[in-house]
Amino acid sequence: MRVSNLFFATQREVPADAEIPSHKLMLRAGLIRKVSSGIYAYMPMGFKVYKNVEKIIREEMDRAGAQELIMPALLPAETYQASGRWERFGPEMFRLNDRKSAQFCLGPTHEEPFTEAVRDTFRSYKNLPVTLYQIQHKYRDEVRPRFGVIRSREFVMKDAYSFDIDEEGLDKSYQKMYDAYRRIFDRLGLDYTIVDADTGAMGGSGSQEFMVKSPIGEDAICFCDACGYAANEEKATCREGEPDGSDMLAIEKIHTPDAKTIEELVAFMGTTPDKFVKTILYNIDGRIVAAMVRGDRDINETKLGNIYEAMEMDLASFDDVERITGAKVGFAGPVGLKEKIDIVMDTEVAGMRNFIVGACETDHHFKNVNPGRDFNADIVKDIKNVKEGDLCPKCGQKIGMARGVEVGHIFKLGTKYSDALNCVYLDKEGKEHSMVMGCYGIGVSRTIAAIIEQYNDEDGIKWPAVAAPYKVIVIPTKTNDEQIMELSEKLYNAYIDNGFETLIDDRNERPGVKFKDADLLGIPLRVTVGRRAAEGIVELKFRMDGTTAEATYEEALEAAGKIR
RNA sequence: CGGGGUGUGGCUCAGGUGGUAGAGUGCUUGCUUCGGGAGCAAGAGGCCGUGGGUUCGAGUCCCGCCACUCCGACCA
Repeated sequence: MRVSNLFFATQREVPADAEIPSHKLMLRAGLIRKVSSGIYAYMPMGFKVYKNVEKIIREEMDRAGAQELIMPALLPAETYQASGRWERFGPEMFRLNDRKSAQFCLGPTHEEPFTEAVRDTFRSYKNLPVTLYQIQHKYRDEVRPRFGVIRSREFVMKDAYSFDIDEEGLDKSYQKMYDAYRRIFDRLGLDYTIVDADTGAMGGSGSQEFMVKSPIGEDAICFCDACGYAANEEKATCREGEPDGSDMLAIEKIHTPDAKTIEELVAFMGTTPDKFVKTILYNIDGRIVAAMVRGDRDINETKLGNIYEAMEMDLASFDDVERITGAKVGFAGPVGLKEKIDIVMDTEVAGMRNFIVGACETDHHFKNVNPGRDFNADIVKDIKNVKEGDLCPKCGQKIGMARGVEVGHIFKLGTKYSDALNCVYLDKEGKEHSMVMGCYGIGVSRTIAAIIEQYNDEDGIKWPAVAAPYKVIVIPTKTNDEQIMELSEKLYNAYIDNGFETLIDDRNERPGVKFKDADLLGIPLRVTVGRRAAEGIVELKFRMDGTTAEATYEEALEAAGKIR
């Protein structure tokens, strides 16, 4: 491709609404164009990258035996009604009506149509297993689109669904996808971590996320360098200290005027947060529940929600809190609750002695409270978030915390959707069973951004060769010099003949302009034809590591094979 | 959902107290330059987000709406 004909424009100025490197660079390099909040167009350069990433995903999915198809993005309400997700998705689903005012949506994810397709096509155990996938746009009306293509309302996703006769089969299908995902992200040059993820209240026997560690990541991940344990924050657990064996002291009510928060109490009482236990009231599908964790910890709402298979949960309203505790917000505790509600106590709290809790009386707390003696928990379970400094549940070493961008997610679904949509097969005995499903997603657009997050410097993007829109750019320093142009054209054609997608910057621009654009665009190999063109010598520059070298025509051609 | 900010040439932004709009960058043309976003000169390019209101007169003041964007979302 001749740069003089290329539909692109780089920008020198950093766009006003971009915050993170990948977003800024994608806009500056002209890869994408914002059409609306969270909605982007891919311009030719960006689309090239998109297709490269897509190609790798496609190759590995095909290699793993998955079959590609394409579902409509526009789907009728009925498709999501049987599974209950028409309601559950809520405002995140883009909805619209047709001329007859029938309801439709733009698919946010496609478990339902795939399940229906398999249900209506296959009926026998002999047909299974089967794994299907598509690469398609997904639509989610995000509360807050952010970070360019990382969290957008329309995005490209590869989604795959496996159908097996039993759990054992699912394990195999899942493993195949796991392996395929590793190959995909390895080939893309991404430095990623695979973390255990929560499967949610609705069952499912396992789930893992592929995370690219990055400070801009929206997910928190916990990992142990010593033994390899890694989990996202929702799922992560930690080793707890030994139970406190001290004697129980006499419970005592203390006056704590205006000390509602842990910080205020710590200041008021001159002690440390871990001597407190906080009691938080939640509204879980209309039921009020008290959750207790140590004062220096946060409640893990995913873990708490899972106990009750919560569909919707939120903190209880102030009114509910006041009614149930009989006190203003800030003084809730397990002792003296005015109404009988479930008390869910974190396992760690069970081992504590003589702690401080709210007294269910405005401006008062109890000290020397002990579970079993002063109150009884209905449920004792791990409902806390892991925090910096906690110990690995597997090996006891210190857990590290990091931020990550979720680029892939694999999930053992079980029979949730096949049950709901009656996707069944007949076994050898002619007995009916629900198919056992798995689902597997890769955020294609997000992956592109993650690559840039990982590979960039102050001059621009540094594409790994597999993702690069063009592998080589030939830059003649003067377009009116016959020798330079002749050698440039010869090289350009030779690269193309050798199968390398190549640009020739034939614009009548100063060399500096061309260099800047080549750097910004991140083309892996730059071949400058200039000063020594008469001798047949050109200059190579590798974008990834910045190294340069003089080269003969043959050496220059060979170099293209070396870029990675 | 709550709060804040911003909407002015393609892009980044200026435009006290009201008087029909400017810079930089980009674009076009010419001359000079020519290995890291050159210099000079001449140009093209704007219903100042939108609808009302106040006024002789509104980019500017007032009200509504829309869009974009950032922060927060109750940890008792």
